[in-house]
Amino acid sequence: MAQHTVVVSRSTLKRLPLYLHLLEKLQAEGVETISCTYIAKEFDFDPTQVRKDVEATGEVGTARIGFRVAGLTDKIKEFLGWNNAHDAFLIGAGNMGKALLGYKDFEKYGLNIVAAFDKDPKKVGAKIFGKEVMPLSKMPALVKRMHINIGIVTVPAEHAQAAVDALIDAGVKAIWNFAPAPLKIPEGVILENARLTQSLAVLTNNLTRVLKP
Amino acid sequence: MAQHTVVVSRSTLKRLPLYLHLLEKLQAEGVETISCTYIAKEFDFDPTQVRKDVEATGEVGTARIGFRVAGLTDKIKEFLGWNNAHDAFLIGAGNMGKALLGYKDFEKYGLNIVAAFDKDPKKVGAKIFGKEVMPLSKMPALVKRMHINIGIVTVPAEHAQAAVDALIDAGVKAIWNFAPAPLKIPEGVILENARLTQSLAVLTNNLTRVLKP
DNA sequence: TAGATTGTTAATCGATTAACAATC
DNA sequence: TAGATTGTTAATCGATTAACAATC
Repeated sequence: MAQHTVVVSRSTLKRLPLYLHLLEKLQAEGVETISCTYIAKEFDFDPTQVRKDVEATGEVGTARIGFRVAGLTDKIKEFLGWNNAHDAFLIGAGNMGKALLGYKDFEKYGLNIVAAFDKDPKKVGAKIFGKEVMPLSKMPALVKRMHINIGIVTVPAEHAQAAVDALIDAGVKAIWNFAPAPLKIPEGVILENARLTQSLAVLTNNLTRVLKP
Repeated sequence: MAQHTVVVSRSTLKRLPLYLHLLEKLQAEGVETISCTYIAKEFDFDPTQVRKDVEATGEVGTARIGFRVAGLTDKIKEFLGWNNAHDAFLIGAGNMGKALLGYKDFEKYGLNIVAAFDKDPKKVGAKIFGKEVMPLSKMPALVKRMHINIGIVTVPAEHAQAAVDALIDAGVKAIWNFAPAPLKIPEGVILENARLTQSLAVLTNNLTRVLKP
């Protein structure tokens, strides 16, 4: 099956997991077909927008009927790269790191955190949710040996750049960053930030506007 | 000091914490003034964009010199509502909940998680990072008594809507949602989603495009 | 057939970027 | 004064939304 390689906007990519979640719920309920109109209503989106998002995945619908739930589910998963597992290493076994190591749903999204690394000798050697915490010094060789493509960064802000540099040097192709630090990465490497402070900023700004009108 | 209540785009709101972090670093280094040109270079943004973002906070600069680091820091914090603490309750003392309870930096961003709630009696009674886990049934009365405005939702997807409904019924004005579920909320309540799966979708889609060109 | 929905093209809207006068 | 930077207005770009023919 040929991989669909259309380039779409970040906005579209962020909506697709929402649709996927709805589709999985419907599939569990035995629903077989679904229209973009229905999806749009569920999320309060514009139907045309949903249609364009769906189009990007390569799935083709039927006029008057819509899309097969099973078919669309597969196409979205394939498009997001969630139909085969990606192995990942996690750097920084602090609170956020532990939470991610214990997050079982990642499996469903094709993410498999294989091991954790930390430079604190007190943390090394432990097992967190069955995953070993190893010294950072062992990371580069293991990235190469295991062909790891994804590095998850959950270290404090001041160590984030060093962690990222080490991961990229070792051969990692994509960084999922949780540290609140601006990171420099070379051309060709993917950086995706999952900083909670940005989301919090939107929340608290809106809240102050509501509370003090 | 009058609260600045300009409405700005979500994009601007998400960039402001990045600037703030840089400003705090500069302030620690003793730097007193900063130009938008400099900030833009640091993040690879357009200088005009930075100038517009900064303008939204109400801070006024000086031609040829730029902005005072201290003044701009204050104005960004004020604009984001980070200069006075917001008390929050957390529902769902699972892995993600624990991580948030242990995240010390939130204090710096004006977020104070006061207590956690869970419906699992086995989790109730424990203290996580010094914060008590209480039965969900006690939440509504405490929201009212303590005038809690923010509810953080870290329950599994299937319980998210119920948790949100209960929080809003009790009087919470803003929901910070970590559950991968589509949520319905009434007019006037703020919903901010911090779903990791959306960020992961962007990452894995980009990665598959890089790996299979 | 009638009508709901897809697929697609055009219009709108808002954010980003460019241009430039004012200022220190 | 010269020149870097602010503040602001205009142009561009891209995403969202509207319109509508094709289809089952």
